[in-house]
Amino acid sequence: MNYWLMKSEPDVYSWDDLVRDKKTVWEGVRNYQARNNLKAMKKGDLAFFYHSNEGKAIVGIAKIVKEFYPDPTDNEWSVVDIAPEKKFKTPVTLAQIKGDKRLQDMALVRVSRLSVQPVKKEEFDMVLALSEGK
DNA sequence: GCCAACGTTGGC
DNA sequence: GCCAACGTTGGC
Repeated sequence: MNYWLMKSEPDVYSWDDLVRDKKTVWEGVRNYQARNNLKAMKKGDLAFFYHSNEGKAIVGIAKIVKEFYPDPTDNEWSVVDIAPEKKFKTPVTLAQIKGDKRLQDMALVRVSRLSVQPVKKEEFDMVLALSEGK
């Protein structure tokens, strides 16, 4: 099982949109590194859902429900399907993550521009604990 | 709105 | 293959 983090601007597509839609096609990735991460995703993997710009926080966990396939609008790129898995009781903000010594190696801190990032299991567990106020 | 940190493009 | 110019992302 692998863990990921996917960014979305809530103005464009928010966690609530995902909940409303039940599942969605994660499209629009136009960065090779992000695409490689999409291709490495397996069905059942979990991904943090991060709101960039407005919010700047991880708000929940999505599940990969369909592995990568060609972007219907542009065959050169890839998409995956995701569905909501769990909403965080309290969002974990970027400021919280940046303020936690144990999370300084997260791609979110180190390669902030990457829109689809791998997350280590320890990091995943720690952020999850933070969301539960631990 | 500004700017740092990239990624991409194109001239040489 | 290098690098300047430009575009984009995203935090502040």
